[in-house]
Amino acid sequence: MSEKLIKPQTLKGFRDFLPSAALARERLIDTAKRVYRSYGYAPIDTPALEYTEILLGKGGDESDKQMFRFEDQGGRDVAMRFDLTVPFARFAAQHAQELGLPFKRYHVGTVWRGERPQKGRFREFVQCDFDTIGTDSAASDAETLLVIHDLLVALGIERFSIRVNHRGVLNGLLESLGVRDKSASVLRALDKLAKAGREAVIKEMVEIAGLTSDAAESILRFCARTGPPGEVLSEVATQLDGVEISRLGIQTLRGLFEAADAAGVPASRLRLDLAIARGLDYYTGTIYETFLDDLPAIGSVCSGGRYDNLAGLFTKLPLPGVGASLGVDRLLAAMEELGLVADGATPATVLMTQFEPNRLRDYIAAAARLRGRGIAVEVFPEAKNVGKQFKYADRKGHRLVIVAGSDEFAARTWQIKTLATGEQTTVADTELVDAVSQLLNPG
RNA sequence: GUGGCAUUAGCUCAGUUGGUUAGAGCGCCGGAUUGUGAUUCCGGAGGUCGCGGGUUCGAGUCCCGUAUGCCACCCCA
Repeated sequence: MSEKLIKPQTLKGFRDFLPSAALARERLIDTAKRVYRSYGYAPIDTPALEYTEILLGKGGDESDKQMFRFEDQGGRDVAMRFDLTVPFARFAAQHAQELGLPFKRYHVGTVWRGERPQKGRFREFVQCDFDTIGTDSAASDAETLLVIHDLLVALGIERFSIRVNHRGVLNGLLESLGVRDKSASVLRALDKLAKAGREAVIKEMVEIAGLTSDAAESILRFCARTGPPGEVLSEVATQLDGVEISRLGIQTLRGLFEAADAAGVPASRLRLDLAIARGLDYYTGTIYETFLDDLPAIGSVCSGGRYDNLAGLFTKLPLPGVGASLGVDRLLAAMEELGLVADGATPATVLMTQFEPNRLRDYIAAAARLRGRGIAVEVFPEAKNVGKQFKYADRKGHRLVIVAGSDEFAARTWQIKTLATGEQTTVADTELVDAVSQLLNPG
């Protein structure tokens, strides 16, 4: 065999997951699912591939450019989904009759964007979305906020900030200044406030968006307001008194803060930020972005908003929606950077060593008894010397190692060693399951 | 899509103005130790210096291209 080896490699922005990373990712997803289900969101799934016309033009020019798109074997123009929200709008439009409204779903799925990779930014990544469709009630906007909060807490993240805003408020402001038509470019400039600073934003608004510097100044004065959300909202309400489209936004935002208060969300984790504007083109109302206080540079790990017209592209039924998306891979990258990801390359907590090959059936039987109690046990496949088997367990991250040789079999006992402490005990065969379970969950 | 930095063993990195057989730590494998890991001691394997071209008597080192990673834009989970 002298054929040239194929270089094992993955595509730019696409990654392999070794067990420790894959385990961490699965734990994260399981936790997210548990939180979603606790609010009544039901799971759904949709195809990775859609007709291009379903996806094209929904997220904006940028999404269109980043789409993986090709012709399938039947000559159909198809594309890989770049998020889970647009496919969901299609799904809801297609199945609204069977679902009943309002409808709440969660969806864990891989999405693809052909953009330049960076830390926490990949071409293939997993999102965990949850959305409510078929109601425009502000209660759903508020619930979305509560879910984001519970989600991060459940994932063990303590220090984070959810920033909220409402497009209606911004658009009302622009309308009052008579520059509503420049909305897209103005909001894009505004969104850079935190990063680029006040001067740069004003410059961009004037030079690129074509505002007068007076208009740019007053937008910044408006959006740079800080203080207790209630007070800021009152000031905003006064300033935009006659502007109809802002009224609902202000009211919805008030509802958000009231709900957060009622649910016991610490005020420190929630911020009204009148400068955040982004999100994909389809957002029409509330906007949410979540940043880790210890690693804000990685970007938002959970974003979303209200999109009242998206499904209208697929059906005449009114299907307003609101929801958000957890960026599983980005959050994982951040947690890895912050040292919050436990290593360990096995889901098993116990290693059953194989010492006497002719006793294999005893090892298997004991392992089966442990599994019957819900304990994950791995039986070592070879009767190698025990030192090797201990080393294997140490490396993989098993917590307990069980050993039995001729002495133990003669006495009908097992040796159980706790790797972390080095403590070892001998238990009777009849006590094995209780003893292991006790060692794994003391108290 | 634009610009910048980087790429040497599985991982993190040394490598002199271009000069013989490219090094370390960690990890991995084996042994001391067919009844005990993580600690100790000994030994071993593992590198077309990302890939392709060029300059040169000679390239890990200089030049060009390309791939990948990272950073700043853009945008976003």
